[in-house]
Amino acid sequence: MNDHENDNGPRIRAVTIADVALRAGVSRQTVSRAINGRGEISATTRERVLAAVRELGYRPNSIARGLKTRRTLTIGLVVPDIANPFFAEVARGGFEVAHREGYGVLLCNTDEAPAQEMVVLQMLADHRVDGVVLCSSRLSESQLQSVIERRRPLVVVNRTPQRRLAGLGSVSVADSEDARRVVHYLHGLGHRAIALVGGVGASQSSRGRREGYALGMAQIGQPVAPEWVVESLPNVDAGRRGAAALLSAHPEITALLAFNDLVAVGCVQACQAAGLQVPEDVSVVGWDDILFAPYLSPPLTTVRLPKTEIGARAMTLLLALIRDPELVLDPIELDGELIARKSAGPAPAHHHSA
Amino acid sequence: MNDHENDNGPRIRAVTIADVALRAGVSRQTVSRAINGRGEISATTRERVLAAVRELGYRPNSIARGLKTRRTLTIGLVVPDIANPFFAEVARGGFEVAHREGYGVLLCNTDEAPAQEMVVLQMLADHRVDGVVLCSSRLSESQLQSVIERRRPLVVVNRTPQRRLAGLGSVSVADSEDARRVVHYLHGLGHRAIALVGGVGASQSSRGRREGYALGMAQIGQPVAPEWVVESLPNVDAGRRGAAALLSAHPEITALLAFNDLVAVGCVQACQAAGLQVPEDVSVVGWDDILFAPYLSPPLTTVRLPKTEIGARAMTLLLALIRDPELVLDPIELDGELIARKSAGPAPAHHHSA
DNA sequence: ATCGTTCTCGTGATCGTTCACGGGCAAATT
DNA sequence: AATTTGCCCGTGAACGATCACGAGAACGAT
Repeated sequence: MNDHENDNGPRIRAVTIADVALRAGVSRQTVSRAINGRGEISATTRERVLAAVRELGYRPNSIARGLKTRRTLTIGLVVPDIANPFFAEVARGGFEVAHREGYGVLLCNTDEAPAQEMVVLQMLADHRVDGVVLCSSRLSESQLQSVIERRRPLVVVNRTPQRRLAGLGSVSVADSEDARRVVHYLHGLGHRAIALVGGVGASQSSRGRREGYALGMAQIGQPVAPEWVVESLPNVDAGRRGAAALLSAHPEITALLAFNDLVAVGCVQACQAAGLQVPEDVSVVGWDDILFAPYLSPPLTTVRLPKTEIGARAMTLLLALIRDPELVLDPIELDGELIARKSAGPAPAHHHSA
Repeated sequence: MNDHENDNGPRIRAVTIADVALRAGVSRQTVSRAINGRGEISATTRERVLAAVRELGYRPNSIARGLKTRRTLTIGLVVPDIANPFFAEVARGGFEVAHREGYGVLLCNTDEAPAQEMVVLQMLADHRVDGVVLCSSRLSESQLQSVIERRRPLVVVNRTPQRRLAGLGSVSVADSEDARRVVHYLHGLGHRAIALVGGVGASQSSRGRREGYALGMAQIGQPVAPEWVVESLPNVDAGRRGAAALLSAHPEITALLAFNDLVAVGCVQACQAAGLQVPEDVSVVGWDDILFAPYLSPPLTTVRLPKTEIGARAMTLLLALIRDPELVLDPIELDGELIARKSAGPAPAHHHSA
């Protein structure tokens, strides 16, 4: 009625549950019941309360609510680099599920640094998030263990935990198996000298793909040469440097397996800088199938990962854990799919017979 | 000392400020003073309190703190689509500044939908964020006005507000001027029939670039033909469709100005599908200079926007507004920079004389 | 010896909500 | 008629911190 708009007033006190109670002629608790649907309340008073809520434009103070309920309707999402298209898609999948269920998402970048990762995890704990999705953690086993032992709902992505544990979920991709399949695919194209521009050792995806690569090489009867494997940060520049070193030291190489599509772009660049055509002289296979993979030059042959699904599944698991922290979940492993485009082709003939 | 780990205990009560007070032999308030450095306290007791804090591993409960101080150390960041590399970079710039200052960032996706935008803004208000960075809002003028009138610290990106206002900041790019310059650049390459695959009308960037396009065309003495302008959502598919329609209806076109690099990729595809070479037959210029622009086929000529700087500047403004909500800030406008690569070249000769 | 300052610290109230408990009332039961 | 049952609803006390206020101690000045 007389809600005079005191625009220059020093402090516009927000409307609280007590104001609603006063207006509806009931107690605070009754208002709480009407809002949260917990406890008994008659239909008539509930309607009267909700009318008062509407009239006053009341919105529950989630801070006060959180203090009592110990839940913030907020979850933490930690990624190494949001500018990496892979993680951007994962995040998008996570957002969708979280928002649909009424949760907000605190997103944190670690810049690939374990120390920064610990810092943001502490920040998230301080913010009292209800749970955390931790993507591609670069933490050491013992550090990760200490995080897990905090006993709060946690889902790790691209990092399978040592053992199943209450309150802990995991979503990962079949890194090893996918890598093995790619090796066989290249073998089918006539390649023998297949090198790996892998990721950093701290990344479990990197270790998994390296393992599958080694397995595949063994299966096609190719000696596993450690000098055909280099480590690379997950970006274009590092990929270019890694591939350049590889190609100059080992001209016999006809195919490059890159840790992800960014690294693959670097590999293509290194080839062109060395006067080699892709895929005529050297084949390149990437990982992730980021949005731009089809539009690159040449269009990238790559292992497609279900990026938004990874994020959505992880978030779904986390919400289940928040509802029941004693839940013991099976780890989820998703498959990649080889998308054959133009960056990988038949091995050059003069190498073929080697 | 005797911190027995009660792993199976039903509830591990967190250590509170009262526990610290008890241990240090002081009152709660004194502990508060030691932690926050507010109010007088002797060096010796402060040290004693901090020792107790360390021993107990005490971490202030930010929920309880927020209830009293009305600050959450959380800010909201709203973007149309985090999978768009432009916004991913902007977000990264924002994170860096926010985290450095101890703030968490609630990231929200709107999927380009104004309704969803209102929903997430309400969610952020419910979460009692200290301020909001709103990127490329698709809200109508009146909707945006109602958001601004909530009188909470707000910084809009890519959307200059009607008038300067206390508690309101803005960061944008010189859309119109940049577009005008691109038209002149293409004119210098001999192009006359320059078309625009612009963005959606709800986007102010889109309107600004269209304005600069029209201005530039007028300046080079070219009649501004409305049929040379189409609207496109900011993704590859929409860009392809828009350009295809344009090229089939107006074969005289020799240059396409795309709303952003995603749309530009679509334009290139449409050209190739129509049997036209880029840049020999048709030149394409994009916007943003996303990470992949140099690696596309052909490497994209585009207007580079200072993406992380935009995010960082916006966040810096917001933090200033949070410190002093009565601040009246000058809008910030940043310049783009034309990066000439290979997707734009001289106009074809037979069109040149037209 | 008394007073006033300055420095240090503690007490109670407060933020806005939910939880545990108990009281009242009507209908149904003995 | 007295008692039980089940449904509503309200009262006080958390939750964990900070703020306003005031009290006590130490100190020098008068």
